[in-house]
Amino acid sequence: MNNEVRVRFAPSPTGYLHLGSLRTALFNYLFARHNNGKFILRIEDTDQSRKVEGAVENLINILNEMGLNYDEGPGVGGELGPYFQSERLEIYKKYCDELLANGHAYYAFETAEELDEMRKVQQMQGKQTMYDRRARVLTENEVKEKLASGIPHVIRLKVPLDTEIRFTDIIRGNVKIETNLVDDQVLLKSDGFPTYHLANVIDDHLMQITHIIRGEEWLTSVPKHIILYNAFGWEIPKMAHVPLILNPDKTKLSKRQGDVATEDYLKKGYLKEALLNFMTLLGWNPGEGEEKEIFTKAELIEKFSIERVNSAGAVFNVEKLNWMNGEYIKNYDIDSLTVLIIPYLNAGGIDTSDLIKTKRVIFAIRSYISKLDEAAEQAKLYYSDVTLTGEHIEIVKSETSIQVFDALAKKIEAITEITTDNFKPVLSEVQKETGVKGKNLFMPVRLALTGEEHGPELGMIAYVLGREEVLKRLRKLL
RNA sequence: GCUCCCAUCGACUAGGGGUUAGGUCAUCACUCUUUCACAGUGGAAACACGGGUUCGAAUCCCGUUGGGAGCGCCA
Repeated sequence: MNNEVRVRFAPSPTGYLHLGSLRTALFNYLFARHNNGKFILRIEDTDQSRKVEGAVENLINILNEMGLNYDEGPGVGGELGPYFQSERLEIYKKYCDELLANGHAYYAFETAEELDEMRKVQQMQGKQTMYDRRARVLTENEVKEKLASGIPHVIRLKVPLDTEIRFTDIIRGNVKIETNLVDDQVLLKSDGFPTYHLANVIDDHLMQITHIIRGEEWLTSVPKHIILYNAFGWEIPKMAHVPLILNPDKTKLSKRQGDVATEDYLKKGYLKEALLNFMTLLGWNPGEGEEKEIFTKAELIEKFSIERVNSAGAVFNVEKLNWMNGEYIKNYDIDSLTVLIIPYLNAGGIDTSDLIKTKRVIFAIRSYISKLDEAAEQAKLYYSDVTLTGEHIEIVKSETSIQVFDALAKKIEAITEITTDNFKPVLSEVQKETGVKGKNLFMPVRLALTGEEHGPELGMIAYVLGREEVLKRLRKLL
């Protein structure tokens, strides 16, 4: 039981689930499931100024929708809660006092303006911008006085000087940094809320997290965390900093260059299975000569290992996602796919009350679309009336075309039902009878049935339209 | 600017001292379909550079260059 793997996804509720966060959550989830461990959701809502209404609910919804269900966290409970950091303020306060008492932290009283000024000077001198630790020299009495007079204050980490911090990251190997370059990070803000660094370390320890799997952007703050673990005398969890997801120009994936919210992709008609599959393969792969690209969730869980996560960032390539999504659509269970597509057809103004027809249409269009939101456009020709323009009218009105339509209509009247493969033989017979062949035969029929020069094969179109509709469209031109 | 991280086709990646450097997306050609797609076949396409170590380096080491991230009382 004590060796149980416990990982967490610890987002701050910004109102949507960023694709980068989705992948971090995904890796945590896969790692937990692979190891029969626990996947915990913790909400990092310590920034009062960035509160967003409904953000937490939205986050939980998306996580559930994506099938990344967690074992402990908001809504499902757990022994080591609460799982909202805003409800754990007392805990942070207590541990911060401990740090103060042991000399690992100290009070500081600078204003935001003073700190800005300090950084400006450092920048000009070509130094790393960081707190100059000036409040360290305050005497006990000076501190007492300032506290008594009610000057706003923060509590900062007292970084041990002139030494270095080394740690091993599962993905990156050994990393080291001199402590003189580590900032005396603010631990407790003047509003009494903890910063990420304090809350994160305390919660990970208290929630018995064994592996911290998070984005690469946290790598440089690991030394601060290690100093904290050491100050508390706690065991340091294993760490894995996963590479970033990049824009095509290799910068960190950002809103400015396209959609970054998971819900946007869902809305556009990417299947969650495809999205999961694709995101997992961004920065990870099963290796060992595996040449498959499509994996079920169960397969991913079985094969996933954090050691095989790449160390370099990965560009988010929508084209490959499109391809993969198309693969999923082509192979999806037709009934399930129908349920998923109907809303998109309705949104495109298509009446789906005839379920039999709807299913036929979906069967016909599934290999033509890579996203669900393309469905209505592809389905249109099976619903709307045919309107011909310009030279199409001439083609349809030509003498041979009329002969073809007439012969074809008669043949169809003689059969009871059009199937996916009895339409072509009928056309062949028409060809024999009328002597019209090639483009002169097929194009008029195509135009008569769809009004378009291009489209699916005629047999499929005729099957989906059905006998009555085909006859109707032919007769209209006679 | 400073610190840290990273480096195989355009993109995602496999490989990890001796390989014709493999696969997928995209791209190109051909085939199929008398349409467009789908599908199939084939092609073009990469080890950033320079030094070492070694009989041998894309692979190990160092450096250079390039890219990224971090440097908040945000997370």
